[in-house]
Amino acid sequence: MADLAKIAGVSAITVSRALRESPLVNAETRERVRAVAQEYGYAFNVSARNLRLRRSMTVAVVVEMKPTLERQMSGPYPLDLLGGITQELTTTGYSVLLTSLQGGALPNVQAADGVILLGQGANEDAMHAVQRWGRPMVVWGAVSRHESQVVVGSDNRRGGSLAADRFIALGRSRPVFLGDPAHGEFAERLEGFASTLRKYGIEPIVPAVEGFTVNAGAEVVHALLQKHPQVDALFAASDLLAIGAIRALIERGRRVPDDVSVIGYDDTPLGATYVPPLSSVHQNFVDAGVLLARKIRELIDGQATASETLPTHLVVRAT
Amino acid sequence: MADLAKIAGVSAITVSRALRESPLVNAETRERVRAVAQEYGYAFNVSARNLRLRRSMTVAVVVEMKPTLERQMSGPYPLDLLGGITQELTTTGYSVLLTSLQGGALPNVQAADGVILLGQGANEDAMHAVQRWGRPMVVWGAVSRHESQVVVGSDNRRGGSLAADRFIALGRSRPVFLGDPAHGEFAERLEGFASTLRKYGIEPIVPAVEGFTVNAGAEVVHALLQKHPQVDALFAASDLLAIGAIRALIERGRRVPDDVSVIGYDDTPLGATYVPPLSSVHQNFVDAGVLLARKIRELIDGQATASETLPTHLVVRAT
DNA sequence: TTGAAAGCGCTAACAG
DNA sequence: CTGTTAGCGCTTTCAA
Repeated sequence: MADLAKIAGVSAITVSRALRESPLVNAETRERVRAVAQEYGYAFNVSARNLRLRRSMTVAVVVEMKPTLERQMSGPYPLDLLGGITQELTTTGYSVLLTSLQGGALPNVQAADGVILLGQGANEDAMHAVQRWGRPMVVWGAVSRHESQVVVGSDNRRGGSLAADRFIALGRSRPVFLGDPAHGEFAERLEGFASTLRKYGIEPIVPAVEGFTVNAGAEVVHALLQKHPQVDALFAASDLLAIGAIRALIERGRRVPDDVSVIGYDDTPLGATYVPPLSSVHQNFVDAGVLLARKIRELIDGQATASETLPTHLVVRAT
Repeated sequence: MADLAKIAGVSAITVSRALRESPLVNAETRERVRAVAQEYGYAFNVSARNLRLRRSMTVAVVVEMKPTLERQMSGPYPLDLLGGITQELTTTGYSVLLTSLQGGALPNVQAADGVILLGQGANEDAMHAVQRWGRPMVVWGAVSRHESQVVVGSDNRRGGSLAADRFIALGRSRPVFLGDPAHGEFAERLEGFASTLRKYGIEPIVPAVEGFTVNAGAEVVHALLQKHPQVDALFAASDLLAIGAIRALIERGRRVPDDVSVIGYDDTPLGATYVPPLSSVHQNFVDAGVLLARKIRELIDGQATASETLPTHLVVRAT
C-alpha cells in the first residue's frame, strides 16, 4: 500500500480511502489511485484490515459430520441450505467458513463474526460449545426446542397437519407415523399430525423407529404389519423412511396407494422419481438458508432478531 | 496477550510460545500459562497472527452455483466431496472457505492460501480467474483437459470401459451412450466406452443430449427409439439421465433389463433405490475430497504435485 | 481534501 | 529457557 501511495503520489491513508470509496477523497484522486491499484494488481491485505477493524467478515457454518456428512444431513437438502446461506452472505461481503466441530474448533472458526448451526438434530453439544465462546449464533431446526436461541425452521407442525388432513380427505382411519421423535423436527411433525387427527377422533400408531435409512423404514413396517395388519395410511418423517416403508408394504402384498396411502417428508428428487412417485411435504431449503444468513447478519450488526418459521406445503403425487 | 503475560508473570512472547507448544518453553511455565489462558478464556487473535505470519490458514472452495447449487453439482456428490475436503483440511489446521465466484471474489477469498475448484464442468472461466491471482490451485474434473493444472478426477475412461465390458459380457450389440461430451468428464466416459466396444467391432450410438436431468434423458430416448428401435444397451453419463432413459424405455414397451440393459454413473442413492435398482459406475467422492485437500496442502507448502486419477468400479444391480 | 502519528495483537530475530 | 525490539499492513484519530 505504501508503494502504491508513492507511485500514485499520495499518502497511504489516501490510497486506503480511495479504494474504500470514502467520500473524504477527491473524485479525481480516487480515480488515479484506483487506476494504479488496478495496474499493479493490488489487493487489500485482509488480515491487516481485520486486525485493525476487529472483525473477520466471516461466518462459520457448523455441520454435523461424522467421517462424511451423514444423517439427515445427507441428501441434497444441506446443499440447498448451504447454497442459500452462501448466496446471501457472499453478496453482502461475508465469507462462509464451512466446518464441523470435530476435535475442537479451529482458531479461524472461533474468530468468525457469527455462527450458523446446521443439522444439530437430537444432539445439542455443538450448540452449547458455540454458545460458550459467546459469538452471535443462529440455529436451523426445531424452533420450540431452544427457546433462548434464534432458530429458523420450517413449519413442521403444519407439515404434519397437512399429511393428516390429506389422510382424512381420503377417508383413512388407521394412520401410522414413522420417525424417531427424539429428533426435534420429527417430534414437531408428529405433534401436528396427531393433533389434527385427534380432531377426528383418530389416534395414530407410532412404532419405535431408529435411524433415517430406507432399511430402517422397511424393517419397522414389516414388524408393524404383523401387529396392525389393518393400517391404511402412513406418514414418514423423511422420504427415505417412506421409500423403505413402501418397499415393505409391497413385499407384504399391500398396494400403494390403493390399500395404504403414503406421505413422505422433504420432497426429495429421490422421492419424486421413485416408482410410484412419492407424495411428500415440501420445504424450501434455499429460502431457509437465505433467512439464516440474514438473521446472523442482523445479530452481528447488534440488532435484535426473533426465531422464524417457514411455510411448508404438501406435494401430492401417486402415493 | 499482554494482560495474560502479566497475570502469569511472564512476557508476551512466552505466552505465545507456551500456547503454541513451542519446545523453547519450560514444561512447567507452559502449564502455568495454559492454565491462566484457560481460566480467562483467552484465544489467539487470528487476524494478528495471520498478518504477522503472512498467511490465512484458509483454503477457498469454489463451487459453481447459479442462484442455487445446480447442474451436476446437485445431488449428493458435492456434499461428499466437500465432506472429504473439510475433514482433511480441518484436521490439519486449515479452514474451508465456501464460495461461488458470482460477482467477483471477496477479499477473504483472494486471501486464501489455496483454492480448490469444484464442478467447473464445461466452463473454465473460474479457473482462469483464479489462475490470474496466482494462488495455488487444484481442480476437480477431467484430468486430460487441463494439462497445466493439478487435477484430481476419477477414472472416467475406465468407468466407460467397465460399462462396455459388461454389455459385451451380456451379449449386447447395439449400445447407446447418453451424455453431453461438451462436459469434460462425460467426454472421457464416452472415450473409454467407445474404445472398448471398438475392440469388438461395435460402434455406439451417441445421440445429442443437453442437460443432466431425468426429463432430458427421457426425451432423448423417446426420440432415439424412433430412429433406432433395435437398441439393446444404454450407458448414461449420470444416474439421472439413466433413470429418465428407463422411464422412456418402459413407456415404449421395452423391458429393463430383458430387452435393454442400462448402466448409470455415480452410483447415487437415487439410482440404488430406484425400481428397478440401477446398475451404476461408482466413484468415491469422499476419498476424492481428501485427495484434493492433500494436494492443495502440498502446493501451499511449496511441494510439487501431479494430477491424479481415482479408481472406479461397476456396481451391478438389476438393470 | 489530505497527511502524520499511533497502534490493533502477534511472532521472528536476536540477545541474554 | 526467557525477554526485548521491531514491524507485519491497515485505518482511526487529530491536525493542517
